[in-house]
Amino acid sequence: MWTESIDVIGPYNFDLVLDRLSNDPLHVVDFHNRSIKVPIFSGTIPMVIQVEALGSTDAPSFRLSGSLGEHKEAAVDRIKDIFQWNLPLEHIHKHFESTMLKDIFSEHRGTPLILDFDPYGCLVKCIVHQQLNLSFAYTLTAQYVKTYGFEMDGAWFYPLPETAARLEVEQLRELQFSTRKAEYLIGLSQLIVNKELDLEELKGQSDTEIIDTLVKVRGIGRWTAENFLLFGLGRPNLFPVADIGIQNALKKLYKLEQKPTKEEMEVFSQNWDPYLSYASLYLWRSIDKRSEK
DNA sequence: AACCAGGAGGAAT
DNA sequence: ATTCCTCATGGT
Repeated sequence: MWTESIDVIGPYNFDLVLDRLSNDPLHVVDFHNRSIKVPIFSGTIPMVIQVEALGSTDAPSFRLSGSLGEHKEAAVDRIKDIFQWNLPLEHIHKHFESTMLKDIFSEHRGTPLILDFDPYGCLVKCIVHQQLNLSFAYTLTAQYVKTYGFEMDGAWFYPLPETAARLEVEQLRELQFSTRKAEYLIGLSQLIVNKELDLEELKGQSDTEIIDTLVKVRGIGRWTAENFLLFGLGRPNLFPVADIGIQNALKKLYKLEQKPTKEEMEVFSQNWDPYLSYASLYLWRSIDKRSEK
């Protein structure tokens, strides 16, 4: 068992992080201890890191603990990346002070972009989430992970591509997947197992290069590719105009009769560049029922 | 009871 | 190149 303490530049509100992450029933969140168990891979080795908040929004610090001492350094780096501890939010807040998102940003001050714990898992989750309401999507994902994934130290890992690639469509139909979702998920996993798609290799490429590559995969459209860049890789400037949640958030913010067209969305978002991912994130937060008072 | 849901692919225009 | 239709099922 090892531990490590890390100071972070504020503002950074970990309680808001836990609030958002707890929407996913797979996340093991402890509000009382202000902690979460984070399942990650160091290479192919799965491990669970406990992340506990110690400080406040303006003086944040964290304590990490894990069991496999030999992989500590890589694990700490990965956790820093997932929780974006090296990206101070202050200047991003300043950027939005003169925009329509000013109030939303001040209400959710210190909300960082948190990466999904694994890029492949991010894609899987996106495919499951396509066109489903959030609560059912989370239920469906959790069913899938708890049936074909594995548990370690109380945290859940998504099924490996090797596992998913061998599944039959019918096995996923039993979990309430549609036939197409099942085909998308199995097909994507087979591409990865056959090394026709290498998600690690994508990390060195530009947003547009990655989108062009991913959109060729059956079951991955622009929305999924953009969400992969945003939550899988933590890229800062994505604005998924096809996203119903963002459309509804804009409708509410601008008091529109109907959801905005994508042309209107492009106009709205001009001032938010080059931090469109944060605009997206805070817009999502603005309509999260669990955080609406 | 309809209509929508943090879409995508394939067919029909 | 756009527009339309279908997919499965839970939530509201």
